[in-house]
Amino acid sequence: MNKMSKKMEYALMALRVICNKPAGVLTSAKEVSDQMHIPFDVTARVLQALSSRGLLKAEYGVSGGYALSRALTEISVHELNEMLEGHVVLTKCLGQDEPCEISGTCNITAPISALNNKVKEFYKSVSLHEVLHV
Amino acid sequence: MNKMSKKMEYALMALRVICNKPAGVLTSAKEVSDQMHIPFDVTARVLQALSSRGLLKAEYGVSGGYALSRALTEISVHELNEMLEGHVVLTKCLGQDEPCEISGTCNITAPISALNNKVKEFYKSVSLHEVLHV
DNA sequence: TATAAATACGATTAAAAAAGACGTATATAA
DNA sequence: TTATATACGTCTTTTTTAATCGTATTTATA
Repeated sequence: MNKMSKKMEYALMALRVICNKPAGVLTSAKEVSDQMHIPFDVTARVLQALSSRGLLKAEYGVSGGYALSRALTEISVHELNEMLEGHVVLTKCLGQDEPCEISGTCNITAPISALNNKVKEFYKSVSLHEVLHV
Repeated sequence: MNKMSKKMEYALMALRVICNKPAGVLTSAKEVSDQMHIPFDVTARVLQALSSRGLLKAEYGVSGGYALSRALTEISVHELNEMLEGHVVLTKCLGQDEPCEISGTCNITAPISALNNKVKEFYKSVSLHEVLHV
């Protein structure tokens, strides 16, 4: 329970690099991977994902890169997480359409669902601005 | 980020079976694995762990089994998690004594540590009684 | 207009973690 | 004495995560 993915770590690193620059100045994936000593490929994938989800805007070509397109005060940890990992749930069964094999006898369906909501609300309550500006 | 282990699921199932019985009545690992349709071996390991950590008391031999030895109102999700998985942290680096390879250039050391504390406090604030009695 | 440096993304491989299975020892009620 | 429990070390399998490879596209600039 409760472990952050590398993608999430890399995203936070990249966002910190990006948001420490003057507005409008671009940051490339290579810049991030070099400065942070993390793999270029994975860094690039993460930034692409954040770009496709609208958190960053990308510019192609030489001297291209990424910049923020939304305010970090308005993005929650939960939202960032879903940008990188898709629908995030506490257990596998919560993410599936069909009930799991033991759903007939499962005695924690309701508890798990309620806890899942609590956790989600918690992560929704924490903004990236709050996380990155400690 | 944020996925519950099977051990945790099985523990919650077992606790619900156990706490639905009159105080003092024992529940065996086999009973739980049969009723819940979950693997016996893993169930047994989970119950052994909870027993060794003092949440359950075990009785050996025929007609042996487990019973609660602490009130669920006083155990948090965080505590149960640590009983099953050991020290629980958001990132690998937080759990190690030596700093990781990139700690010299890492720009999210403080943010990750602060977020980790928040998450821990959250999970400490949710009791097993609250979870299992929705 | 050719080139170098950037984003974009599908597919594959490698590594790590989680889950499960097996074997054996010990305790105890009947 | 036997059947049914807990206890626990080791191993294998499965699943998930992380990383890599290859190729296409865009664009500033020399």
